[in-house]
Amino acid sequence: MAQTNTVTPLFNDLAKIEHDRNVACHACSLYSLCLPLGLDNNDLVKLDTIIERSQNYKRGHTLFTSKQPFKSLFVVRSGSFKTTISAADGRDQVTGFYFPGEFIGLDAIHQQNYPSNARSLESSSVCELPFSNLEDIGKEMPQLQIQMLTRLSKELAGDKNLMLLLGKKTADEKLATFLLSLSKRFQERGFSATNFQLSMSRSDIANHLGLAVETVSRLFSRFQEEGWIVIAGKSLVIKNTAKLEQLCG
Amino acid sequence: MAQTNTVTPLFNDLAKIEHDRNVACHACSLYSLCLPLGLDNNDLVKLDTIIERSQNYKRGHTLFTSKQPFKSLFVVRSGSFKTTISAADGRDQVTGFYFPGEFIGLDAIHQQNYPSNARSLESSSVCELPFSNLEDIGKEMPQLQIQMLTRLSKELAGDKNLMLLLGKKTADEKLATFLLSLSKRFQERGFSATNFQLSMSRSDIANHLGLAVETVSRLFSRFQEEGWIVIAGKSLVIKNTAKLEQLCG
DNA sequence: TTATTTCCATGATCCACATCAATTATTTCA
DNA sequence: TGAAATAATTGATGTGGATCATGGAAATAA
Repeated sequence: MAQTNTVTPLFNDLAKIEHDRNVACHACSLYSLCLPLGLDNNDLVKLDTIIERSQNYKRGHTLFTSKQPFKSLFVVRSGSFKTTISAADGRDQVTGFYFPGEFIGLDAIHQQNYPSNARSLESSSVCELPFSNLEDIGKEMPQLQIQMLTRLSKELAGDKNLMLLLGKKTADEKLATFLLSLSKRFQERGFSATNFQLSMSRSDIANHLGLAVETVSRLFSRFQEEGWIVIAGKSLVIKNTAKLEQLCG
Repeated sequence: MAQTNTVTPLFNDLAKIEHDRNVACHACSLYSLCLPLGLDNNDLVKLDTIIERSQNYKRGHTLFTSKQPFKSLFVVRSGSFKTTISAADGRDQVTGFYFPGEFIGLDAIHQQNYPSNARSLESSSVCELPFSNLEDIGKEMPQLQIQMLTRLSKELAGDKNLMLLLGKKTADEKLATFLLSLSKRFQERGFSATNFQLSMSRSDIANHLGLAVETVSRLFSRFQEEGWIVIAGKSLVIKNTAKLEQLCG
């Protein structure tokens, strides 16, 4: 295995995207997926000045928890994150997984403290947008405001679909829907739609889909037996997209 | 029962709020709950010019369906609405109930067509905000933009809580949470937190909570036996708020 | 390297809630 | 006003996925 570093990796891995800590928005590979899309050059420069680019976080790094005061929005730059909310008795629900170019913290804008928790699933980095600064420059950049509304609206629509999934779908349908959602998002980011790494644990997936870990594990095994996927640890290959689509309901 | 019309009604009923079709925002009883909150007088007048106030719709009126092009946002003026999304196979999920002062259609902003369906649950009316107009005047009214972001963020946070409910809570906890959410929203609107009308059917409630109608029916019966509520048809009295709060988890 | 912990897979059992079925209210509308 | 349609309740039965239990595989630490 002496060539490991030189061969094309078999699986996409978002953590492997290397970002220069100081790369400006206009030079960022995520530009077309990210907030600045559609801003003119002047505005882009202005936006750049308020963005704080993080160092590389390790797996398990906490971006914020529900106790902390709301200060910033975050955009994933590399790696991936999960968000959770907690019930009073400690149970919690994984409310979302976030990939490069996606916003974290949008549900906090209307109040003092973050309502959820966010932590990295692998080696990751973010762009931090202090909200008060964003508000300020937004006043002179209607296009930015529209972008923000669009982002929020998109997440809202996604959450409504998750409600459909949680409320109405069977275990099979849930997993199929989840895998295709990941597939689509990898593809949007220029990666393979069929070969990728699952950065989240089985238990995160189970929790997110309203299932038990054991059920998710059995589903993976069965999907593989049926020849729809090949799963080995965190590496996933989708073999039969059409079948999964049909399963979504 | 000759006095029916003259006695104080036993239960709140949002459809009974009568609104003059032409009442401007600054004179509207919903002012403090609604979008215009925080706008200065100039801006308020400008906002007023783009609002189209609807006639009174009957129960079951369709505001929009998922096939229609996105044109407007709506704010409930009187009565109540439900929104649903449909899976490919026809199953659908009630994604929300909307009361006076609440926005409908926020999940549509990012795309061409509404992703959901909205229909009235009783005699209702709305304020219609054509989105392109809203965008235009928003450019000169940063405060309005902030309000919009706040609204979206609030709905987002609510939906995350619904995900927790759908994914993690038991049937008892689901119903308790739902009833308290209604209670709180009635109270915010100046009505009794303990006596109100359920404008939605048992089957809408069941669907929204990811339960079967029969389960909801049995839960209502049991909650009543336990002395926590009194339920008669659509009329609900909450007798033991503390117990319900404890049940939420 | 080994020890320790966490994660994952798979079988056996169980239960909360769905489904099916029948009856009674309530609403709708001719 | 009464007939038909629809919604709600209640009971009997069934089941999808949870829970419990165990052993093996990876990851992490020492």
